[in-house]
Amino acid sequence: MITLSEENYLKAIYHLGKQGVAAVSTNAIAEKIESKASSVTDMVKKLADKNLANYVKYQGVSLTNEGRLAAALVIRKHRLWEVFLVEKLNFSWDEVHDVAEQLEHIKSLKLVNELDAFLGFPTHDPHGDPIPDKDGKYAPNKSVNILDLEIGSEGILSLVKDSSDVFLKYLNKNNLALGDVIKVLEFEPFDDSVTIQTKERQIIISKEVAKNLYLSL
Amino acid sequence: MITLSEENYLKAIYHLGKQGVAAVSTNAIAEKIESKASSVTDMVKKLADKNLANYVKYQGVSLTNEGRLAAALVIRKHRLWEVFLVEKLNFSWDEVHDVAEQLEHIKSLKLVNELDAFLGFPTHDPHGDPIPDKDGKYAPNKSVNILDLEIGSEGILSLVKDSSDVFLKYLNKNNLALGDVIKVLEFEPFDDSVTIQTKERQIIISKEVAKNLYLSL
DNA sequence: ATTTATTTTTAGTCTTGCCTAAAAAAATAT
DNA sequence: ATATTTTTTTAGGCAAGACTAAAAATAAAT
Repeated sequence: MITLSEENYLKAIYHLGKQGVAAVSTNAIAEKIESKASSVTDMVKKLADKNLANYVKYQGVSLTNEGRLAAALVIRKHRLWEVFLVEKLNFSWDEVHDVAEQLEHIKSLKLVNELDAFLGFPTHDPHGDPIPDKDGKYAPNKSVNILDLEIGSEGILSLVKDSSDVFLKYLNKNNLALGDVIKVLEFEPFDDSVTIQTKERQIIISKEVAKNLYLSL
Repeated sequence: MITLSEENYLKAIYHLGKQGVAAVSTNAIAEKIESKASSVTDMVKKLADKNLANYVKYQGVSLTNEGRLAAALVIRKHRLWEVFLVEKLNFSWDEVHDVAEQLEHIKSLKLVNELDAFLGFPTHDPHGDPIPDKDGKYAPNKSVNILDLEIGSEGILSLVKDSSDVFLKYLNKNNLALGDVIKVLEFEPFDDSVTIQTKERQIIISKEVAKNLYLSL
């Protein structure tokens, strides 16, 4: 049995490991999970004992296949519940995170899979993140970050990487939503801000904002 | 903040207190919750500190208004989730208990109330138990136990008190479901078994079974 | 009204998951 | 190549929630 706390560690390692890093540092995990490195060391040993992680002292952590699957299942549940909350229960995309964070730990394979079917097998959550299937697999994401585009490129806003309510409320305020057509008009070298054309007007977004917006071309 | 464990104690005390008893014994709670009396004593002190329970050493426990409301909210969530699982996710009534037991602890007022609306404000769960409203209130139950009826009385099966999967599977096997018309044909004095007429045939049910079946007349 | 039996509480431990402070290892700088 | 800084681990503790065994209070029985 994987505990709630263990699931949170698996998720953190999974997300950090995503960036093509071989092994994740205990410090990085501690920061992500808002705890202390010493706590991480303890937990990582438990994960290794349970064959969920590979751990060599002073050399970081990686997930085993079993650990990766467990992490993907938690993420699958999180994202399916987010879809449920938005599509069926009138939550807005900036309200779902905390509740999904609780719901992702409910243990019942039947529940996940029936929920998946009930929602019509969605492929992405309300922020554009892909939903892993039963085997933890999902189609590779082909959207590209605004900062990596050329001036004049146009695409559909299909992924926002930051799901915090502050960021999403900023997008709401500026009338930016998933599915919107966006064109890159100008890059400002001074502060790396970007001028974009949205459906109704031009706006200047900061580098910090741009970093979190991805378009499908 | 009420912890998961505290919620389980509140629920147990609420259910035991229902039988018109003034104060519930620590032993009774321990049995219900499958723990030990000493653990109950500890927890009950915490509940009293938090103003959720009244506790006098050696004299049992009762809920405060605040505790009663908290308990009713947990039960409300439990029963709403059961309805969701059966009506929307193809669970049968003998599969919902364990999952609802987890879902009842999810904290989000918006979630409960939106779920309630999404389900069309159901008044009873799949076993016939009433669903408390936001204020913890529900209509008094008027169904009566089979053992308290006269020979010849007829009614609709509207509540099964035991929600364990073994009992519900017994009912499935004998083709007994909520809403069925049932007539009491005979009481056997030797073992208190009851002969009843169901929609398709006569069956003899034991006292233990009869104790859990309630009819609306 | 005592004795006996039962119930309840207290005292002391254990596990999980977290923490701080100190020690050890690794990485970086001189 | 050695000294310094940073990262990581170890050691020791704390809180929550549970347990066992022993003590205290209450209830039942003679």
